[in-house]
Amino acid sequence: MPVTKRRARTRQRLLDAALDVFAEEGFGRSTVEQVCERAGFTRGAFYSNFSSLDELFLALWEERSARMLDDVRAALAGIDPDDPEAAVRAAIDATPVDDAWFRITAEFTAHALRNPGLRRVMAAREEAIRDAILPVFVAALGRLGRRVTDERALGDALVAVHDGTSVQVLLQPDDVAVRARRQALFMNVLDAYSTPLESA
Amino acid sequence: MPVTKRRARTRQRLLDAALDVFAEEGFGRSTVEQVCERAGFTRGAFYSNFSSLDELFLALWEERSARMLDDVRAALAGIDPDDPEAAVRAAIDATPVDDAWFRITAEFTAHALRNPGLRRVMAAREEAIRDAILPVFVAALGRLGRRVTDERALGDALVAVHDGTSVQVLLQPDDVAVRARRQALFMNVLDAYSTPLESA
DNA sequence: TGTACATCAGTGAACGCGCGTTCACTGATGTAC
DNA sequence: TGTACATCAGTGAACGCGCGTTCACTGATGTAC
Repeated sequence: MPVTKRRARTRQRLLDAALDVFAEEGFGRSTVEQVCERAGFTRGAFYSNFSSLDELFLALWEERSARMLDDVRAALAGIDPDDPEAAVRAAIDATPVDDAWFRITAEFTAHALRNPGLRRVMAAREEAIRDAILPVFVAALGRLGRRVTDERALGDALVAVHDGTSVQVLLQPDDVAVRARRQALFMNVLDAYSTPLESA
Repeated sequence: MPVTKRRARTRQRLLDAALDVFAEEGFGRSTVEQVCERAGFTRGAFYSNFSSLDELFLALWEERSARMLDDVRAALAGIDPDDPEAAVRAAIDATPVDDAWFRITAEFTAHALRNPGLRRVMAAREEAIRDAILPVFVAALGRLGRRVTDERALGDALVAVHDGTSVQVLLQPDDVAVRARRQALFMNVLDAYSTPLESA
């Protein structure tokens, strides 16, 4: 989409700088000036590439959430199918709890809830994440001799548990018990949304 | 704490105005000027009561989250103990999913994750919420003939599920299936963290 | 209850800065021959 | 491969506004007698 190589590099540097600035200052408190300074450009360069901070924020969120989705897919693809219990554990760990990204997502969520267009974008992305995660867990449970009763419900539940427990982990980053309870909750949910297969 | 009646009223009007402005614009994008205009004061009045928007934000969050906690306590206290299943359902509904408040909390969370002092304040409040909710569920489950195995874990799980599913409900406000899955997830969690009592 | 006075609380004007936004420009990149 | 030219992309200065912050002030509130 960008016309020249140079343009693509500039755009990317602005996006990378924005991630840092937004994470540190918060999106609302960030200025065009701060992003440009961090990226090493003048403000004119910004307006040559984006029409507003809002537009950049959306571009940033789309880029990073797509990348995160790819990371999860890759991590899940590399999981050993012969050890289903370890597989489930690895799958749960595949979505890392990233401080900076969490802060940005929290603000983007608040922002999206004020704007119908953004809300649809965000809902679609959540759906994509769910669809990427689900097959892995369904397969792993299958190898454990369990069948998922309601895939949609399990998908929503896993995403909700992930989001909800992330805050707890980040609020008490040094408390290993919090992380352990998070793991246990995931396991409980997987159990609740599946039943043992009839054996022949 | 405020010296005069007048002062208390002014303070309160500023807090109420801030809730509206923050919900509409986002905390980061809000200005002292906007809050004062909404409250019907000049900016001088603001600086006579708060030293910064950050200070007001903390005061606002503490006030509203304490009030919400009281509401939940009151709602839970009014629940009919003779119908445990309905009681659980009512308890789940007692924490309403409030659009404006959710947005503000999301931003406050992001903000708190950048500031150790705020982080401790927020962690303490989360703990208070958990401690308020827990006994109700423990009692209701008891009347259903079930014993909670790990109260702390159940408390964290309920809060996480509430937080995580709130986003889903708000992103798809008209989808009744989302709400239904939320209810079901709560039920599943209550089930997973309790066991039937030995009958005599 | 009424009056006089002291203190308190909000007013509104003033100052200045930071930043958004624009635009004529120059230097970089790409293309045609 | 080299050169000439056209277009593209980022520069940097300029403008102006909105807002944070301060402060001398006045009107409101509370208190003492």
